[in-house]
Amino acid sequence: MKRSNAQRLRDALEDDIINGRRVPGERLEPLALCRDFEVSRTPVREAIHQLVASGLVTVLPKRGTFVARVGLDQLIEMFEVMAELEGMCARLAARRATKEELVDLSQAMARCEAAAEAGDTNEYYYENESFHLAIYAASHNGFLASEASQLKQRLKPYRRLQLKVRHRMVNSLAEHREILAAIEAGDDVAAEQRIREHVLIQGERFSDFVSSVRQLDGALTLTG
Amino acid sequence: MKRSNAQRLRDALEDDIINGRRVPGERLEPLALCRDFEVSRTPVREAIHQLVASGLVTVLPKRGTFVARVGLDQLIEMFEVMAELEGMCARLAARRATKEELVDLSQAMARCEAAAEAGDTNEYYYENESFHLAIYAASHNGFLASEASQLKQRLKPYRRLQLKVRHRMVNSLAEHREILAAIEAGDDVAAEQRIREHVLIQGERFSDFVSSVRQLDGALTLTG
DNA sequence: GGGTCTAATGATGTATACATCAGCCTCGCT
DNA sequence: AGCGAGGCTGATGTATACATCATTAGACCC
Repeated sequence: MKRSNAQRLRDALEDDIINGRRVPGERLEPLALCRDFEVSRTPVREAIHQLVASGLVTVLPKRGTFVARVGLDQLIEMFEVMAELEGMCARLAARRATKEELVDLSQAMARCEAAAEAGDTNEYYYENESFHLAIYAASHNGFLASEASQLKQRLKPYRRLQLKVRHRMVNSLAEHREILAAIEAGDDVAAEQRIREHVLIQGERFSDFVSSVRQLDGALTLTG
Repeated sequence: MKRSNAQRLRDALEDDIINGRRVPGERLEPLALCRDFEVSRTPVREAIHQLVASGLVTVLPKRGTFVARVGLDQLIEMFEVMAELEGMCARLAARRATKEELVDLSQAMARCEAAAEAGDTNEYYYENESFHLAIYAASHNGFLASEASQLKQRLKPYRRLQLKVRHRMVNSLAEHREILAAIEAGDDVAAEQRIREHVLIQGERFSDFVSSVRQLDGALTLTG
């Protein structure tokens, strides 16, 4: 299927934002996008609307459009919900996962371990992602999986900063092991509890995190 | 603030869908909408895109656009998630609600009782809504509240059928009382448990519900 | 010198024309 | 009569022109 310009534009911008090539607070110039992608305002407009809908972009009426910059309070709220959704995924996965899905999970786990051993942060980031996605899939609730993925996407621009924290990768890995063990044991309560803590640890050590965001905010204030 | 045509159109369609004036599976004719609202294709297109994003409308490429018709399996999945989100709201509300919010809750509760006593299904439906919204608000998590509201909206076309079930209103009211009591007592575990059951009861008595949906599906097959 | 009104600018929403694409129907061939 | 190719039709995406509105900046008045 052929993708429309609006779709390509949306994907490109989304990717830029998620991967930090465009940082929260940055201004998006519709005119510049028209030039760069060699399209008219219509598809640009469309793409931006979609990004607004998914929460990655904010538009201040008559002031301009910007990469969404969520306040710390809202960020905390979002992590709270993320923890709940992931908890639900893990709980259901512990009850419903098939043998095949358990294999997928332990393979994803193994890839995480390999990346951690190699000290490859980016690779770990990627494999960590697929471990979590495997849990979503094992919940046997497609709607939940898609909601969780969407929220995860939305949090990505901020989550990315976290793995840089010292020892986070090693600790994360250990947490993964416990989560996997609980799911394999069919212990839904433990699985939910552990993944919830796994997600919230970021929140509990928010002091580190906050300072990163503040820094980011500071840098942007100069730019914008 | 002045609302754009696209917004008005979106709201009108959303309202139609949510309140059953347009039923799932019904075809939406862009041309007809242009005529009825006396606008060009542009705002219609925009409104439809927004509705697709919110899940109320589906478009089959090159085949037409229709009021979203979610399968029973997906419906069950959505209720599962709804129960989780509402459970989280109640849990947080039990821990965080202010005195004012507790007053709001018991007032909403009183209005529900009045409506139930009067046997006014529509009124009860409306007040039931505001009771749940009050719980969302009391969670002190704006993001969660908005996600929960959004999902509730999306389920409305189907939920509406349920209150018609015999005695559902009376039972619902009793459940509300227990939920409110748990929140007032600050018992987060009980509050979560009770509201979750409250939401899922609809799922557990799905045999009644399913038949309604099947009926609806049947009627639509004739039309579309 | 400061406040306010106004005009310019740019953002936004809308209409319309056009291009392209896919489904579907019809016609023709076998 | 069945099957297939091609054209017709409507759906979709895009470009462009235009209207409108708010913000901003500048000028004028007090």
